[in-house]
Amino acid sequence: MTARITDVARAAGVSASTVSRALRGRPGVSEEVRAQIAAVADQLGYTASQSASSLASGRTYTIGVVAPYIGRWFFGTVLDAAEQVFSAAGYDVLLYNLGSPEARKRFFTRLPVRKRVDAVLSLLIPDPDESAALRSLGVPLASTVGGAREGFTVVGIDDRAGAESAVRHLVNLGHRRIGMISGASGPLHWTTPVDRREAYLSVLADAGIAHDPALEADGGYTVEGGEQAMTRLLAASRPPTAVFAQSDEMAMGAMRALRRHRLRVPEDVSVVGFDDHELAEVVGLTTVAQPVAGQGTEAARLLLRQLDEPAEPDAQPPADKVRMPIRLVLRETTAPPSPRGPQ
Amino acid sequence: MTARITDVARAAGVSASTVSRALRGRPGVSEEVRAQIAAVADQLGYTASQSASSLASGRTYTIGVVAPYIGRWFFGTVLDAAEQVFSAAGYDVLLYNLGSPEARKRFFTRLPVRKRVDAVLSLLIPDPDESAALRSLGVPLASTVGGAREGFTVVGIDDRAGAESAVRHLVNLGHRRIGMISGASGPLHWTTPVDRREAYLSVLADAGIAHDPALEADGGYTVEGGEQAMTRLLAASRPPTAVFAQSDEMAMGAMRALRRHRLRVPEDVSVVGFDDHELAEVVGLTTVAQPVAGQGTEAARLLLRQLDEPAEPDAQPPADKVRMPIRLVLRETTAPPSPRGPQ
DNA sequence: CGTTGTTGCGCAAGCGTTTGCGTTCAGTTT
DNA sequence: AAACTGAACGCAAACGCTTGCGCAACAACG
Repeated sequence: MTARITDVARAAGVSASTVSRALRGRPGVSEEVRAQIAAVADQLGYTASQSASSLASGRTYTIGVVAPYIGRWFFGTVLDAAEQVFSAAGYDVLLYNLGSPEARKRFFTRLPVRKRVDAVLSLLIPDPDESAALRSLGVPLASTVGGAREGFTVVGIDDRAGAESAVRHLVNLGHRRIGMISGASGPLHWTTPVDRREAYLSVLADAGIAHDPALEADGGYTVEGGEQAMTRLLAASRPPTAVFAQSDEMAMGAMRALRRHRLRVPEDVSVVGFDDHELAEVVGLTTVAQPVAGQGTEAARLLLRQLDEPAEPDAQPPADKVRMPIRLVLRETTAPPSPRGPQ
Repeated sequence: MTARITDVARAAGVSASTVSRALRGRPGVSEEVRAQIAAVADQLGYTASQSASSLASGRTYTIGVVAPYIGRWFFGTVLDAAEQVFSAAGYDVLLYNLGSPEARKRFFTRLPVRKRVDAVLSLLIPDPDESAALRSLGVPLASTVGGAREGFTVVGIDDRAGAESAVRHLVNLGHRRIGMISGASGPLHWTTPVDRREAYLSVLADAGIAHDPALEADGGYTVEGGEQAMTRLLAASRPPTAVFAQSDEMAMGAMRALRRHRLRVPEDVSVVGFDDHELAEVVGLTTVAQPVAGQGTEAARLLLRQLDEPAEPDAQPPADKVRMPIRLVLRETTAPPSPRGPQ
């Protein structure tokens, strides 16, 4: 019922090959015939069957994107940006949401993208087995979020520098008891929490501040986790006068905990986050801004470039490593410590 | 290089047809042979070529999802939930992010999903032309978010009831000057803003409160829009003592505007939102909760059910219309009006 | 012990494109 | 005028799978 290429060919009085070449802008077709065919094609509402086309050509014009929790702001934003680049370039996006362990396992064992995509963009950190599985697809790979992996083009930020600027800001304000809400319980092979923690420690050391393990708590990168972590920090014998949360979500959870404890921000406790979440401005959160959409855009572009390059089988894939800029955004949740400290 | 079905067949000592039937659980294969084949297949790392398979069978095991702004919490959450249902059922998801008008136009004129998907889930409201285009695909269609459209299974909420409960709550608290931040400038054919406004007007009328046009402002369903709208409302000769924002994002924008104006929530102005955004709890926003992920799940299920049903060509598609429950969630942004009003 | 069913499997014809080659033909070149 | 060019187009063979049909082999029946 829907038109096939032979229908177009017959209607235009040419062969199917010519239609194929004409519609895809391949040489070997005169301009007039090409125009003719184009007219007939869209008058018939013809669209090439993707399956047939990719079966014959090997190209799918589809990109696989794997992500954890696309519902979360960070990933949703990256995905949004990447999709725009892909679709503008004529690629479709196959989405795999690997939030649950089962979904993730299913994906990597069955690898539904095999023979279905021209490239893969990963918004999660594959463990060694997983990344080997992806490499076995034999297509270009890119990844946002840290953790350089062989064979992947990765775009990310300088986590250390970002965390340093945040903690240093608190130090400069005069804080000495600076807590941190981190995310150690996240997926393995994810270097972000580690890098940010190292930066935290190093700034403290530079400032001559002794590290107090009681001032660190795991917030699992969620709002509730952040809230619980802050509650734990407040239970310390000498609670912090400022906290650095490794994500804005955790920072917001922390602010909620502080409100519950009738502590004011920033008068009693300063809070600085990380990410510049879309709602960070709304709650006046001081944070380390990173170009979230920008990373999606950039990663997508790099992937497309690899697809355009004439595949030289010998040449190693580019495997770029791109660092996006970050900057500290000062808002209303940080201030010098109050003379009497948090009560 | 990657194994083909004939490789598996040879290795297992059977024909390709048998492999095909065995791997897809079709009858006509003895249990032992089936097991044999399964073993050989996964030992060879065989995955059927999606293109070849769907070319031959006509089935794609792929669902198209079109959405505006997947970066926004609401859509991201719906998508997340829907994707889980689809992938658990063995379907892949092709994502089309139609935020920009160009992307949208491109999508509907070229219809890249044609012959590529078994069904389409729309998170946006197609205009009549667009929905006709989708119908022309000849596959089951579903849509979340309002606006019943012929041929679509739609799952949504009772916008009127939700808005009524929100406004009535404000009335019951004793408010008489109740503003509304709406989203009239959204896409056409979207009944949500209209329904919610009607509910607003009707509750006011029931309470014997005269409608004051100066208390309505358009916030375009964004944070910044909400902020600007609130600012406009505050500029009225007699500003409201409470506002009903048609979305939590706008409510948060409104709260931001109020803070800027040194007005306290809820002491000076009460605010109630709509959606129960993941961060609504963090900022203590009173709001009308709707099952966002739930709608994605439900819509996905309904779509799958249609795919499972033996296609009776004569039978009209089910075209269900599902209403999900809503409920008012009381938090900390609403209170009785202050005796002296917002000054 | 011939029929009639079942069950398990192979054959081969598609599915709708793409693409290497071959052919035609108008336009150069000797 | 013969030989030689390209350019424009058609032929037909893939691409890797699914599926209707046919054919054994074997069980169950009268």
